[in-house]
Amino acid sequence: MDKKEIAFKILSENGLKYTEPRKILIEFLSEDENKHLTPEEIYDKLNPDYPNLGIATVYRNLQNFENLGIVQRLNLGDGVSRFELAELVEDVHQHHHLVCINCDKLIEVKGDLLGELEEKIENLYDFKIIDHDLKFYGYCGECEEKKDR
Amino acid sequence: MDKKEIAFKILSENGLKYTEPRKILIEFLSEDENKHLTPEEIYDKLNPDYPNLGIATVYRNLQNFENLGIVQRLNLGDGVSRFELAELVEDVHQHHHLVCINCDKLIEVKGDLLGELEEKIENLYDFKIIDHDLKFYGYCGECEEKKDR
DNA sequence: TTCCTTGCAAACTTTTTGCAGCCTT
DNA sequence: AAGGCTGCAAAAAGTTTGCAAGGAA
Repeated sequence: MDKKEIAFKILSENGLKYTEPRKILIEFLSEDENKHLTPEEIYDKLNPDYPNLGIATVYRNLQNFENLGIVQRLNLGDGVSRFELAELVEDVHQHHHLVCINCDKLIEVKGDLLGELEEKIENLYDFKIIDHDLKFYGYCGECEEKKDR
Repeated sequence: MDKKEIAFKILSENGLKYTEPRKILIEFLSEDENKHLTPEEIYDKLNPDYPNLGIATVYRNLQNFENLGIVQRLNLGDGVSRFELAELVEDVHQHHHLVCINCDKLIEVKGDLLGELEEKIENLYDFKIIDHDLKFYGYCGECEEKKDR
């Protein structure tokens, strides 16, 4: 069972209907991993093939998907939400992002790097950690090179 | 020299004029640490005392201050920017935030917890890290307690 | 048949911008 | 005096909502 199928299963388990727009969106997101597109970008890319898909439907379903944990919303601080299909398999491995402050490239860091840190913080601050959000800002290899010249 | 004075020094060093709105804003932010207010909240709080301060001026100057490193913009994922006076002293110590997903309380974690992790990532991903953004989401002590009952 | 879902358009919210006049330098 | 800065209002950008028609269960 791949991600797409898991996603549809989650939808039906939660009483959400299997509609054309949802099919299109999940299909698109699963083909399009690591792109971290905004709702508008998703809408624009789908529009040629599905001209009567409305942008409100894109927003509404991304919101639905987020509520169900099917997608993850990224906030890179540029005033827009970006979405990616969430890890839906058993061994959920967290990942983090490197954002290039010169060319805006987005690089993924695989692996949960914060396990022991979270334990420390939970004890120190009396806080039960459920999730985290970690982003590094800096220069990617290419941009760093250009800077030196 | 306290934060406020350092902030004004940075302004003048960068050719920004010493105007009434900037004075009001920096004064307010330095009195109001750890509040993490939105531009609108800042505007509303200042409005009774300074009724002709415009909200555009608040936005413009928060942006200016951010560019100069005087304030830090927080993005908690609720669709608004929040601001706090940055650490302006020599030994800049990073801090991170714990966000309670039940009551929205914001707790600060002092200390830069990511030093060695950053080194690893820089080598592994050929990426020069300049800054990072780390937030933990979970339940604060109070809300965790309430959940059990 | 029921009622969830959609597309469209309008509304809302947050942030940015244009402009004429004012104020710091 | 010069040019940056302000307040106001309008515009822009991103997102949400109301509603009637359509489609899945």
